[in-house]
Amino acid sequence: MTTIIEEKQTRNSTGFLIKQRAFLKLYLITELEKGRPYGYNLWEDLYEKFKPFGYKPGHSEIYRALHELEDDEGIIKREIIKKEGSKRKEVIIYRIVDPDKAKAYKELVKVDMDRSMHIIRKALEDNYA
Amino acid sequence: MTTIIEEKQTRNSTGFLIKQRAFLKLYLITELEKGRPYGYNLWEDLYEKFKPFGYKPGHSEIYRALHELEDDEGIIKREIIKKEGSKRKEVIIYRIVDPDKAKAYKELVKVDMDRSMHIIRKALEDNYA
DNA sequence: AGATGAACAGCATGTTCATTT
DNA sequence: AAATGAACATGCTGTTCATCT
Repeated sequence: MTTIIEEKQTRNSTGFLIKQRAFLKLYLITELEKGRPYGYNLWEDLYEKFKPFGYKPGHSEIYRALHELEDDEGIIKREIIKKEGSKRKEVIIYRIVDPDKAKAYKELVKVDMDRSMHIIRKALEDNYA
Repeated sequence: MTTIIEEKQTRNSTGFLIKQRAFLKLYLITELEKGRPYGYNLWEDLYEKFKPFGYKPGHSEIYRALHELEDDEGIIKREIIKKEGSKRKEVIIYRIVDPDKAKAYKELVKVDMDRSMHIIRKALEDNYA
């Protein structure tokens, strides 16, 4: 009798620039460290913040990032809040439930950020004399 | 009678970081402006150059970039050379056939590079006090 | 319109295979 | 192994649709 095991084929990174998802997660953690905004709010802020730079993230990416921070990383936790003054009665806010993990994640991403910075800077030097 | 027209659905960029392909094309143009290296050679150089940074591009990406520079952009042209001292008798080198287009392309990419730089720099400031 | 989410679709690119010298 | 290329596979993410207030 033969058992066939499907090898789950993961994919490696070549170490180019940081992925958008991780980039956004980083910002989301930092924002959640400050206050208790909800998804749409976080999206608006990031959208406006980077619009002058030419970067306009879609709202879905922010929600996906939030879901991953909760489900995969276990860093944040959702909470349903009845909000006055909001167009919607219920709004989902997140709070950081594992500050250590949050800090560790940020440090992890910092490696990516630094590498990205160095790569871009070098390319600017090398190609635009 | 009804005619159904399939709408070719293109995809926009949200303006996040520069794509690897464009990044490599930029380097390839710059290298070709200097000498006349061939694909494998260009790959080795870029691989070694960025290895200390943690970025290890695959060889296929370099070939794809070269093909696009020829077929899509019309900036370079292939030439088959019989090379001595090489392990292979024939080697494919490229030369820039449209320097103006090359320059224009580099300027185009510069916008992406600058934006990427700003985005990364801002994120470092905002998230690592 | 504000707010959240999921499904769908395109595409960039990592991986592997093929070929020749 | 040096050299080029294409085929195959997958993950990211842009777009759209659905739902609710």
